[in-house]
Amino acid sequence: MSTDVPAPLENDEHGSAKARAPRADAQRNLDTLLQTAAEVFASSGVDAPVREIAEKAGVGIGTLYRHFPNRAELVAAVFRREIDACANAAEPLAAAHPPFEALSLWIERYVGFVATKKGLAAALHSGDAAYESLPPHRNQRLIPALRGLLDTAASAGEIRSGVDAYDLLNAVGSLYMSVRDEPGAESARRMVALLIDGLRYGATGRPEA
Amino acid sequence: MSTDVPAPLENDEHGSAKARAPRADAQRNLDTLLQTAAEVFASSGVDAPVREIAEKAGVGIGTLYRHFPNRAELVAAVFRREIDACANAAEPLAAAHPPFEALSLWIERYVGFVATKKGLAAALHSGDAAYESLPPHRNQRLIPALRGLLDTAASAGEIRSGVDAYDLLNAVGSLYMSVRDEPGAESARRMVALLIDGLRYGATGRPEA
DNA sequence: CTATATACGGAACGCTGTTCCGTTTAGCAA
DNA sequence: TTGCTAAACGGAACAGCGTTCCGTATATAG
Repeated sequence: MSTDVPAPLENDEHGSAKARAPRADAQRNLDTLLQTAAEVFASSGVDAPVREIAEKAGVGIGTLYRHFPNRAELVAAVFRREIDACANAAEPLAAAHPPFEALSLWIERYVGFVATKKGLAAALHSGDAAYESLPPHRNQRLIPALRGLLDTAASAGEIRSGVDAYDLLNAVGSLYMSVRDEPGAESARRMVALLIDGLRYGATGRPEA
Repeated sequence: MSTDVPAPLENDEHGSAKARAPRADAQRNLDTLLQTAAEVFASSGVDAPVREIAEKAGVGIGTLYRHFPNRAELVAAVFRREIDACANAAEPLAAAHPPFEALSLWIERYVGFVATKKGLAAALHSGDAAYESLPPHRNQRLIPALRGLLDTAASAGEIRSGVDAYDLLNAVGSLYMSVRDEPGAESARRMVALLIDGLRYGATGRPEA
């Protein structure tokens, strides 16, 4: 144990901060791990063993643990990434479809995200510190995305105005959260459809004055 | 592996059914296990290791597993027992206190049961077959108990009538379910108090005609 | 091309739930 | 009281988990 550090020169590339450039294979492995983990979680649930993920990603467990300090962090990273992907899907949809259709398609997309996350609710309530950042992150990314779609559709007169994005997001999420069996999923699907139809009730039918 | 059974005489004590009398030590160990498990679950959560329970109960793990085929069955058995204890607490309370006070004390008792069950919600959503019988059992035992207290208090004019026992039970349960930190518990406590006060609003103030 | 910080792989550890089987014992009959 | 036996016990052993550790391999700067 040396008492002094070997003069780390305290800066790097463009002379500002502290981080080195990441090695190319490391970045590639990180991407592969995130993608593989997402697939495994979707098919086997978030309780899938880390060894299975490492194996399917074609890396050793040591590699997995260098990128994520523990399995909870890996799960959280996957969720964050999927939240981002879902949020980012709003803009292209808005550009390619009429307002209500874009809104409808995005909610479908969001349902697709929530429904495949078996064990998400349990994970959130587990008290693990790694999951604490997820609800804020969800709110920060998803609510503005949904609000934009709602506003656009309302301005076009295709849905009523005054619907709160946070409420709608939570409602749809709750309907699908902790759905385990097929009849439950069918019931949830019907309820979400009802919710969306409800948005159209009381719409003006024409662009706002 | 013998092909024929050794003539089990097909009946027992009072000549009716099929079960033998259980050995005394077996019964004693079963009781000890249930009680110890309840204490351990209350202090460490339902994820406590089975070895810890067996050790604190002063038995081997083999003994634990003879009485319960797996840990989920043990957890379910503890919950069933506590549900029964909670239901059975209603009658003595009704006999020893005025109607509204009895109702209030029982709800406090119920809260004490729900609040200490960290991980119960997650367990119920886990999809394990051992837990499937718990919600029906809760409904069958707790709803009549609460309904009796509500009816008595309503008849005495101490609370309004027409409050559904199932609704109230679920409301109180939801408020405390998945409460992990102290501020959450305080908030839940206040909300339950509000609920109980709400029962008194619109009461006649005198026994029904 | 060489040197080295960086990243990799997987054996190994400690902790789970669960199984298995040799040993002990409660309860009955003589 | 003393055997006898089915019933119950105890805990070593196994498989699978998350996580740690460290010798080995390699991407990349100079």
